[in-house]
Amino acid sequence: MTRSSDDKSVKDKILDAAGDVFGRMGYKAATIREICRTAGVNVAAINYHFGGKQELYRTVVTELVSRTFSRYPVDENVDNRSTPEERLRAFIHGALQRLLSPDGLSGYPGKGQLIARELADPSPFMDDLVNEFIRPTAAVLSDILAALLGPGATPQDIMRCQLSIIGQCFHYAMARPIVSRLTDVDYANTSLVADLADHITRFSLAGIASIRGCDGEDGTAAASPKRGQR
Amino acid sequence: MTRSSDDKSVKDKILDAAGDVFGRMGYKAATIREICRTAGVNVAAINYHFGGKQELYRTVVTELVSRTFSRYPVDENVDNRSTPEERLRAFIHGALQRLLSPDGLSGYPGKGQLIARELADPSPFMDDLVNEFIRPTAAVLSDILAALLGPGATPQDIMRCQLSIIGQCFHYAMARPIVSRLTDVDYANTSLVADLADHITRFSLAGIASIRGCDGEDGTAAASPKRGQR
DNA sequence: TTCGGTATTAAACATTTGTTTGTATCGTTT
DNA sequence: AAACGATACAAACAAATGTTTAATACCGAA
Repeated sequence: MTRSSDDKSVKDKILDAAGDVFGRMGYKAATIREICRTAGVNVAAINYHFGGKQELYRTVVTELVSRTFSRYPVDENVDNRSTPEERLRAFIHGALQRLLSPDGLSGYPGKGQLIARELADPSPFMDDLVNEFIRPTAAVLSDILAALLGPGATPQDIMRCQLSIIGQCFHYAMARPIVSRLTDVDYANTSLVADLADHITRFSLAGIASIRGCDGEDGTAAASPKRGQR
Repeated sequence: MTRSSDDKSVKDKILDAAGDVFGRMGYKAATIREICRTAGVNVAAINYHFGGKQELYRTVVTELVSRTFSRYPVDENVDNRSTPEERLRAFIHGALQRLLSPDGLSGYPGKGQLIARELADPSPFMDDLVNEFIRPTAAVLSDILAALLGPGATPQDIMRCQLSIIGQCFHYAMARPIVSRLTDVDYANTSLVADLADHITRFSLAGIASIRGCDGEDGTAAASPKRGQR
């Protein structure tokens, strides 16, 4: 809205501007003067309200992740009677929403890069966020995959399928600048998330079935977890 | 052949140290004083030999990418009579070698992060590297996928499968710090690349077959596990 | 040796950066 | 109205950073 500089508290104005500037420039290259100029506040305001640049950055990232996960919870649209296939689709859809939605981790222009940078080069406090948000999320996917892969699957099979799926989802968010140069993915398309969720789900379900079938498919019906041709 | 820092030219010592420091800290946070201290040379040496911090960085990244692609060429182990399946496997194996091998983009500790950072937040000169190295590589994969998906595939199908495959490969390199916290992937394992190439190839071939087997229009249909693999 | 260009160095320079300081302003309470 | 605490601001500060400078060391060629 146009009167954003009047009806918001200084703290919120700083947080908005910081999300934008940190996202576009990265932690080190972003200067508090640029943030304050964007927010229309005095340079001293950051130290007054947040205690310093570092704390401001931590607040921005933490709030962004926290808000995104509360807006798109991991267990949304999933109940216990859902099939593993349905649960996988819901998981992938949720992950893409968190990563790509304008009110998710890719909110402002550049905010997607903020998270991409954190994944490639985590700040010290990322350990907390990993434990609070990412680890439980990974556990959910792990459960779904255990169901899909069946009892013969090794932990390594589960882990690799996990990374195959997460990798597909993250790729759109993390390598966005490069992807944009190579293909004509329209990140602004509102149905992108749903379309991608469909594609990744279909692609991955077949991939999972292939991994599952790779142990005992070649002749012997016994589901002994013997290593396939690795 | 002493390993001492005397038998290398100052220029090479700077390049080595810069790859290390840039990789660990990122462009902005890395200081030329730190690089020069690591290399054991004077601070003015960088400006004398390279013209400035920016040019040094460009040289480091360009040489790293260039050397990696010449060590692991995209068309290695591929001849025209190979099946698309074999060519896909060779492509994936090559991509993983470039991304994960110690003499590839993940050479020094932190050099993987250097490339990960460039993908998330490219420097201006990345356009040149994209055109010279990444675009041709993507074209090769695109050809393979066109063959695997058959004549009925839309460009969008090809693009999405492309991103699904590249995403799996990149994920190990880009999100390495986070992956390491979540799972026990042993990045030092020498057979990691071959094992991963097997997994991703199997996973993706099934995924491609599934996309091929489904009707042309993707639509917004929910996860109907089109079992048409084959 | 002397010469001439290259390479290396210590010191200095001009900015930029995060942070601090002292003061002014506003709203509420006494 | 006076007092007070919270907030906002301009200015100043100290540390750092990339770059430049001027002097010196090196080394093969005449």
